[in-house]
Amino acid sequence: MAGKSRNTAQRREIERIFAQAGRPLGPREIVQAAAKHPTPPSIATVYRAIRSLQAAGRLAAVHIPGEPPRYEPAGSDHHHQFHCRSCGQVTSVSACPGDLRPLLPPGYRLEGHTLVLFGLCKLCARPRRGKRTR
Amino acid sequence: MAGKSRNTAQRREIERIFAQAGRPLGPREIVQAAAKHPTPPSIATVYRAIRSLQAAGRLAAVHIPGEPPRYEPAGSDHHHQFHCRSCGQVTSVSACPGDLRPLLPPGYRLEGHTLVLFGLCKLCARPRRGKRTR
DNA sequence: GTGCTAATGATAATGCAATAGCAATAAGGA
DNA sequence: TCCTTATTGCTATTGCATTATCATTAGCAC
Repeated sequence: MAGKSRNTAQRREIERIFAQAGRPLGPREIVQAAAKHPTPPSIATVYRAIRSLQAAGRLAAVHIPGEPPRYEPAGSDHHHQFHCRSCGQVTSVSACPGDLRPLLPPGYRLEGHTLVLFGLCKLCARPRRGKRTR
Repeated sequence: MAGKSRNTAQRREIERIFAQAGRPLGPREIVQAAAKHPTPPSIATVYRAIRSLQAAGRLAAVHIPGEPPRYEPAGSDHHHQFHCRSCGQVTSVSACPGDLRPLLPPGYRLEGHTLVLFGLCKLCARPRRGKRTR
């Protein structure tokens, strides 16, 4: 039925970028990061790769309030995100507040949670260096 | 310069619905909730009212991953949201895990956080009653 | 190397939330 | 009550992320 998939340079590069990023990336960021590559993928290819990687369970979506989704490799340990309100970049944070079931009223079933911290990242919090715009 | 605003039935109804809801509502939900009112607001009026209420600091946006924003009255105590993955409804949760600064690497400035719990709400978690679709 | 066809690139099309335009309505001060 | 104009309803339009189209390119099995 479904033909076999092919191992292309573009898809390899996209996977490599996700693997090395250490933080969730959006389609645009992938295109930018791959721009120096000899055969950079187009935005359409990036979307296609993200969709198939996500369907294969190898990529997970990361949602930041008011922004289009970013993606990161699936299967990593439970973690959360920090969103810098100055430069907009998202950073992964490995810590977690722990069991949140006590917060819920009785009768509710808790299956998971999403925590987004926001403020200023390390670079943007430094007063003398000026604001960064990545 | 800006003319004075008028106290219309539609805007009164929209504010009343937000005040009584006890949970964040989206524009569509407002239209539905006001449908029985003698002069129900149109979706355009709801968007306009939300925008002006938000600009006046009387309404705050609530972001649930992957969904358009909902809104709730501003000024209430710090709280979070529970998102039922079965019926989609959002419920406010007054509890909070507390100070999250320890989760961040040094150099970062924490200004706030957003916590969304998800799972099954009280109604949807009841096995015998079947799933709800609100 | 050949041939088949999945994958790509460029871009048009789509979906959807949100906004703008405009004629009609109605708030509220004179 | 009259008049000015903010507000509304209807709907077309915008803005933007994502997807589809299709001609071209290039894996990879043979």
